Amino acid sequence: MHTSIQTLKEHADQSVRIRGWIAGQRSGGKVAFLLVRDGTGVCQCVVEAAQAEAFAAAAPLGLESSLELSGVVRIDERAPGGCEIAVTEIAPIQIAENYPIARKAHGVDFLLNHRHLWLRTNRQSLILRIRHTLIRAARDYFDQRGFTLIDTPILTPGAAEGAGTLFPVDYFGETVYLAQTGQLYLESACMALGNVYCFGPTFRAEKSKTRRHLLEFWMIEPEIAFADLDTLTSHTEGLVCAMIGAALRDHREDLIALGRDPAALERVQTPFARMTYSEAVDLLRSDETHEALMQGLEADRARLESDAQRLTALEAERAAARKAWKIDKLDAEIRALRDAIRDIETDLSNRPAHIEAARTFPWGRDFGGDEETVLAGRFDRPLFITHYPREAKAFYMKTDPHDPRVVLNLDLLAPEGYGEIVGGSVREDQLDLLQARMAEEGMDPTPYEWYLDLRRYGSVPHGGFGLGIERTVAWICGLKHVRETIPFPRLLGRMYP
RNA sequence: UCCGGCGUAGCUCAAUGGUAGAGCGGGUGGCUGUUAACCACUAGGUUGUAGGUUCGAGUCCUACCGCCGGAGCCA
Repeated sequence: MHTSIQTLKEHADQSVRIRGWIAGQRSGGKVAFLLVRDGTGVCQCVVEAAQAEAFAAAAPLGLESSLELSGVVRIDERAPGGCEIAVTEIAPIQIAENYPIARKAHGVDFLLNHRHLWLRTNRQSLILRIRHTLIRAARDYFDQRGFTLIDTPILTPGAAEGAGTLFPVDYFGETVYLAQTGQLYLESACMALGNVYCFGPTFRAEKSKTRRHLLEFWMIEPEIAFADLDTLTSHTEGLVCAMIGAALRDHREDLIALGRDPAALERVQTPFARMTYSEAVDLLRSDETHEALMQGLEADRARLESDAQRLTALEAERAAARKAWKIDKLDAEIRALRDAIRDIETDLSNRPAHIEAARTFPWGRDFGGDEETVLAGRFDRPLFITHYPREAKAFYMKTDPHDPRVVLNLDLLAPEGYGEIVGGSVREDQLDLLQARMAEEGMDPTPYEWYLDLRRYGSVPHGGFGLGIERTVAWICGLKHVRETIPFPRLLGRMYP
């Protein structure tokens, strides 16, 4: 019978047996401290020299050695977490030597090359647990509302709908592609089963290297029968709020440990901000946005100033420091701060061009990252932008009957610069209009006959959207980069491990 | 594909064009309560690769390779 570290406090003064991995160790001449991690938590285990066998067994245990140990739980405020195990017996399972990841700062390249071990750190396991909770919350949201899970194919035929670049795969001499969405198949299922959703990996072959990009990411996509745009926005709001609610309910302490202020998430309430593309363009060009951007410029200058002061303070602390490792640590902080300052400086030097670009943004162009950041920055909750120009969007989106220049679509921009986390639309449900749109895009209808059948036999208004899991996890956890939100990120030029 | 930054010990980083170093980690010894323990000793290098300039290159120049950030594109 083994006790999980999470529940140790319930066993005060009792004898327990745990198993796990060494997460840290220190030893004195007559006492050794082992930090043991078992996946549920970390516990300090104290081995005294009086326990001769255990003391000898503890000596060769390097970082990440696996072991079982027995001992008595005791409450002691000197222990991290307020409770520890006084060890009576140690049974090593495997003794690890020269574990590569030390208890110190590492570079991104090194960590990604050791992703299989990096997962063992507290921070990475926290993020993956939150990811799990968010995925469960998303699935619960749809399951509880009568949606049926439909698994759509990953291998798909033919060149797709113009949007995005696909990964080609050799299919016995024929070229097929990894799916970039389950949507078209999901629409078929929607006409059969009513409300459905799919959840799976999706692949984009864009040669893009930014903090919001993965070549392989996970997307949850509902398809809703008889839906109009308002149905889609209200389900998007419901879904996002359900995910945030689960994070706040189950992971409040974890979010704080990650440096995420829960208050920023608590502000996310329905209704979200909402405007049309045209209104967004007007807002982008407006004097008030200009004012806000100029104020942002001032705020960033002030931030630069305070960072510079903090840098001076750190440098003074460094000059006074004695311990070599402390100097090292301060050096690292100083470097990080200098990087941050340089980021702000380049950002500031680019800002006038962005401000000017916002003023003169032409109607019809799709928003880039800069515009999204400017627009989303005007709100402290997510922002819907609807009714994009037809030319900027995919063929299957329904043209607005009241304004043929635009389509009935929605994008949801997360606050704080995390970008687009949801994209969706009402689908074109009329056969002739859909065929006209495909012709407009120069598409060959032959491979899409099955899709057109959906409009021939009992077509109904419907629509759906896709929510990108990794960007949502990054936003909710307050992470700088999506690479930490998935166990093994697939990035441009990185396929190991 | 384009723009910018960076490649020095296992890791994180120093080193006016002039003898390649520190901390962490590893090894050895010491210490009864450590919180990234501490103290002493010790091993560890073709400075990304190939050219060039120079009496002399980790440092300057050129090309290539790799990584990071950004743009385009996207969830």
